[in-house]
Amino acid sequence: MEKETTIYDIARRLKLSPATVSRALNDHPAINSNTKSTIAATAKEMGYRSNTFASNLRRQRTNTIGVIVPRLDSHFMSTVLAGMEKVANAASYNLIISQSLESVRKEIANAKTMFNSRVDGLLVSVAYDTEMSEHFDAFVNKGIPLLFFDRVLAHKRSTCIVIDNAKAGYEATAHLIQQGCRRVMHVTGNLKRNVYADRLKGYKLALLDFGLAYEDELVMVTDLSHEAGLKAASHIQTMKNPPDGLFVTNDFCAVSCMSALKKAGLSIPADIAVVGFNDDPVSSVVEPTLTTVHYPGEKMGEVAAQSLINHLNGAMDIQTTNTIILHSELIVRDSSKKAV
Amino acid sequence: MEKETTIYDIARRLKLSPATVSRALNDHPAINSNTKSTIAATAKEMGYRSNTFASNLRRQRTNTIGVIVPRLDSHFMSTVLAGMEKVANAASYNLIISQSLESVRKEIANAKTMFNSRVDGLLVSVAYDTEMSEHFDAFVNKGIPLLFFDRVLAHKRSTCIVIDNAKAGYEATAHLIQQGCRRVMHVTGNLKRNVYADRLKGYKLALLDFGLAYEDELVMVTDLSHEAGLKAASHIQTMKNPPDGLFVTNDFCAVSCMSALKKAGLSIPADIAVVGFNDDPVSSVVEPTLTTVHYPGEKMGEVAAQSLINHLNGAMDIQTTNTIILHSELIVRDSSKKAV
DNA sequence: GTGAAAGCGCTAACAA
DNA sequence: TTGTTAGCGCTTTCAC
Repeated sequence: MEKETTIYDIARRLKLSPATVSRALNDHPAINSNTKSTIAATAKEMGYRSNTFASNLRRQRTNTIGVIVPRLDSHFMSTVLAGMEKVANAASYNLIISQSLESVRKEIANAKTMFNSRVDGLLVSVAYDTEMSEHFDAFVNKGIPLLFFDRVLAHKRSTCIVIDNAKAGYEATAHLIQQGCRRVMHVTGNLKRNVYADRLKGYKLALLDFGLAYEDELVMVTDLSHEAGLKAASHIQTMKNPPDGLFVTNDFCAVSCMSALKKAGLSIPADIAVVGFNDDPVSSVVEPTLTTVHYPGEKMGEVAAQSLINHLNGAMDIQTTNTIILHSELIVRDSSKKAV
Repeated sequence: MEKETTIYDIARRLKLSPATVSRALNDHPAINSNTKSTIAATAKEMGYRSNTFASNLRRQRTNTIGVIVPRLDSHFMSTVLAGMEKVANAASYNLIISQSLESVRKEIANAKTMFNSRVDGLLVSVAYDTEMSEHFDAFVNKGIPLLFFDRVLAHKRSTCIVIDNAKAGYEATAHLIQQGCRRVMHVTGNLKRNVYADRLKGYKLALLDFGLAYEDELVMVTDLSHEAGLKAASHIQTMKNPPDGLFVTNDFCAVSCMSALKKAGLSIPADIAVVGFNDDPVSSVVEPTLTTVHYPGEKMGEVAAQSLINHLNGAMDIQTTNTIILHSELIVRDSSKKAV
């Protein structure tokens, strides 16, 4: 690797000071525009590239945002990341992305790396089994803004970006009831996660509002995997008093459950109406098409990144905002259209 | 933001020199192990964190890998990234990820950012319309390893990680013919991209081998979007001599085409057998389930990242390897099972 | 086994 | 409008 050109090289060549070169390169208003263009030209000619590390070291700022997510390979998460990347890139921030693979242990390691990488801010959606949040204390203590999105930590004072999961859960359940369902089953995930706990709340509330009894038997806590969907389906078939409505808090799980039920001879929605969650592309492709809750992933990514950047630029105080709730929406498709 | 602890603070507290502290923290063999543990303890107590920028500046290395992809929000790409992240993280490399959103212009900007961020190496899958590669010359000139994956640039001397797209295209087409199809239509993407060009080659070769004539009318170049699928479907219905086999080089596009055809009253696979590409989750969920080519995304990500890292660590010379071909596989499902 | 000192490349306060 | 200067925090050569 040959020697890098520095602003000193340019300065020497042009008989200017390094400071002037630095200013010109950063488009400082006080620099003569002729000087600027000469410098720009020479820089280009000499193959100069700015050294971010020197600059970061000097400015005590990294222009880097850390992102920790449970998994990279879900449709929802990739839309979120796409949104973040768009905003970050436009504001000339870099994104360092890592996945916890749903394990706290890895989440802790990732947080540490982010901390040492001196990210200017951190965007987090926590793992399936994260309970405490000490691994984020270092950020809070140093005044590094921390923003949770989607799967947020309840006892943290930091800003959260979420949808109204309780409302979404309510709407999904109410919709099923309005379609004529009298026994609505709910398949959900780890109730320590706000997203699942809140949806369950909404589910319960809807039952209550419509005068249906809540039964423990009708709530299944699973890991929302493909297998969980199959298990739910076979469980349903063993029930003496099976449900006529099913609200699964994840489209993929709903789909695998649905196909297992269909294979078992049940007709959807006639025998059992189904609602999923997330509006994953599969939901509009399965048969019957799956009623689901549209989750504004890209928007969430954009808002999260933008809020953090605004905070970093002093344009907004994130700490006072505390919670941003995005709009979600029930998308009614064929899997739940019982009534006409 | 309060003052950061530096090795000077630790040195002062312990009445040692910064050099010793630095060495101890980096586990230098020449340092007394007692000194080491004292230093480690004090560092922890004082909330020390190493300053990567100072270190990078000094060592002229960043431990960062840049990744440029067309889009983040496809299933395929997110599995690739997941694979890369896993490997990079294990080797304590950071990933800086950016998306070109299928535009060369943004790809060029991203490459520039990566270059200025001094990534140790770059992993790239090019945009839909990228034609030249000058924006990567800077990397080549500086000896920064550059590795293309999936959508690679033909005229570049750099290493490529791909699947055998021609073979995959051949197999997909041959399979349709073996199922009894006599007129196989092919819906593909921009033929400047190796992936689509190669699959087309395979398609042509299969026709040849099975004694079928190639017809321009049977090849549609599209952007492989949802709309493209619909357009293909309606085009098929206007043909005097419609195809009885359809090979679409993208699952999503195939699925939307398939449902449009179904809606138009065609039966699949009886009237027209369909094969997709990528093995996206939708393909096993649609009805009929979609025959497709399994694309080893995660594996590709792992191999790409690992090759680059090995090269950076001197464990392997990437430049001599040149092309790594991963295994892909035709997954036969219901959409193409004509014969019994 | 430890220390002194120089410098990586940049920016910004201050000066001119 | 431009220059001088002093670090940012770390690593590493050379010395002891």
